[in-house]
Amino acid sequence: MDIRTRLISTAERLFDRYGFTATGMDRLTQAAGISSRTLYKHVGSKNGLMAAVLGERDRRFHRLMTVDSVDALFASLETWIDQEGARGCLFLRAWGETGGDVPEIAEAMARHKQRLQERIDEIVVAEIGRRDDELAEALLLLFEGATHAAAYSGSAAIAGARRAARRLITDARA
Amino acid sequence: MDIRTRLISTAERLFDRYGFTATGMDRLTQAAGISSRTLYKHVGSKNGLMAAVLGERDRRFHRLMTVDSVDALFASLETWIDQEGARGCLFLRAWGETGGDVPEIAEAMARHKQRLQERIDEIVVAEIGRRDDELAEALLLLFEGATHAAAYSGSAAIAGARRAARRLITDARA
DNA sequence: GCATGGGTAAAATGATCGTTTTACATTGAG
DNA sequence: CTCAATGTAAAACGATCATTTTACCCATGC
Repeated sequence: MDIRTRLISTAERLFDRYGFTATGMDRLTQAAGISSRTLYKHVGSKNGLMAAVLGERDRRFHRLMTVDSVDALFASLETWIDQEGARGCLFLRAWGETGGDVPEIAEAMARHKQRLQERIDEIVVAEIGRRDDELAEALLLLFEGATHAAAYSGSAAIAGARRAARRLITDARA
Repeated sequence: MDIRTRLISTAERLFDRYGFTATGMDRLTQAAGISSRTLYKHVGSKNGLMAAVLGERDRRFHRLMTVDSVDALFASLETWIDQEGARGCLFLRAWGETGGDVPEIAEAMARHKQRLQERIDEIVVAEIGRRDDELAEALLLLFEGATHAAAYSGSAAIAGARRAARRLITDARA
């Protein structure tokens, strides 16, 4: 496996499991099996590594969320959480741990959320044949809620969000 | 003001603004205007301080959320966020930053979320005159979603959640 | 009038932080 | 053959981490 890929996926796992600030560079280099010199050649700094991790995660996340129905959307979320675990949105966590003060990280968060919003807009059009900003907003909130409630309620949160979403879609169709 | 109260409210502000791990004890003692010796006499350790902060926040939060309608619930959430800012749920953030490995913190998070669930159960009964677990779950998800989406969408997220909640209540009454 | 409890300031603890540096090994291309 | 790139290991950097210790101040109550 490519060294940069290994570094970033290792970092993603450790950041998610232990938190960003609590995960030191020594632990990172040791887990990835690379020297600290190589790490800094590749990502420049810890903030650079965090931003790179978020960038990769965003691509992987949106590849999985490219669907055209709410049922499929929440099914994908369930798959995601089965694979990744549920510790809350990693973008919000990175943003919060850095106090919103690191531009690269704040931008990665904003970009990720904007893309999510756009994806849901598209799903709404596919579902009811027209734009409906109010419905899209509600679905985003249910998605966000499920992501975080899954941390303490498990996958029941996702099933609940899916049911509520379907109900709102049905209402909007009428 | 009582020294312990000042310590805990200062810590809450700094933890929320800069993150738990990123906030050092020096910064804390300096901001609270107390010596480190006194801090440790009062809360024992940094984890103890974090748990104490969450305990106080839980009391304050639930005092504000003691209402009997969804409209009032989301109005209270808006008040809360106006006062406290929107950086995501501080309980989930503390839990995430510590990897879920600190019992006192994991328990504070679980307790807080369980109480929120119970409060929403009560509101559902007040609204439609009977228990409805599915509706209550949906409202919790909207609440959780609004809490986190407010970090990047501001108070529009709360207004949106309130509208969706009202719609679900109307449906459930029929 | 003096002990005691609760506070202060400041230094010391040893560990760990993110980052840079020094010195060396391997390897593929011109 | 050799140069340049890319990697390693390991030490050093100064800063900061959470926590403890030492030494002192000052009030309140017996």
